[in-house]
Amino acid sequence: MATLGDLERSVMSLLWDSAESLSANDVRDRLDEDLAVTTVLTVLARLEKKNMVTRERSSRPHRYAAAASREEHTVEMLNEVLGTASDREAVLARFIGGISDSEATALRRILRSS
Amino acid sequence: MATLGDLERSVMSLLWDSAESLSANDVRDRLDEDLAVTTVLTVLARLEKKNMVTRERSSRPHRYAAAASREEHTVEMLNEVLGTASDREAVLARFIGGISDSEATALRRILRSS
DNA sequence: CGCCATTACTACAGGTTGTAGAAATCACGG
DNA sequence: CCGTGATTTCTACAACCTGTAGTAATGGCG
Repeated sequence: MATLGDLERSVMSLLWDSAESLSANDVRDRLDEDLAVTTVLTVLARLEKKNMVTRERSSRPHRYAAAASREEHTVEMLNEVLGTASDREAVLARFIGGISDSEATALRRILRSS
Repeated sequence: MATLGDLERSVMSLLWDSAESLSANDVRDRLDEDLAVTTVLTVLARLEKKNMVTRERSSRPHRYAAAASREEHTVEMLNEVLGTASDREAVLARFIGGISDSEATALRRILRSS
């Protein structure tokens, strides 16, 4: 999976948090930093190439949206990190050992129903 | 956490799989690609700077070892990905939903005893 | 058809990674 | 104590990635 830069991550964050697709100008307006629209367009084009965002080319100001939800993306990342590790179970054990009580409780419930 | 390149990852893999610490020449000999020792030394120095490996400067061929086990490192990565996500539980739920039966069984056991 | 908004193309600086030569350093055998 | 081979450090560079944006092209509305 492609690794994102800071600005790319910020843009993804906006897209993830937005209910609707956004134009380049929308994105620029919502960013903290005051950037040129062309900068935002470049970043969006790169994210599109990385299959992180989809673009509506039909409407005139093209509209961009995250290809996957933030949650889906995070899960993909987790699976990528875990990958085909030979010791998946050992890793999971340690990982689970470090989560909070409430999360552990939630996991127990999930595992019970599956 | 620092992101690794392909060669860096290969070197880490060797160090993780090796019981003892390795010299630069050891590493070079175990790599598939036929590289100059200086290349390996450069990579090892970079990994050291990234706190991924430790170096014994006392012995003459310096000896290098992974700073953390592969398992520890993977767990760190998982935690980094999960990070401070606002929806940690939702992500965990989905993630857990995708693991194998045997892994789920192992997790149930782990969660019961914790 | 002309103009303004939008998009595409091009550019560049700074950082990272793979790669390695040249120079410095170290230690052993004579 | 010194040379010589092994080892390490320094320096370099190309290729790529990311942030940043200007300039050129394009599209559609009035």
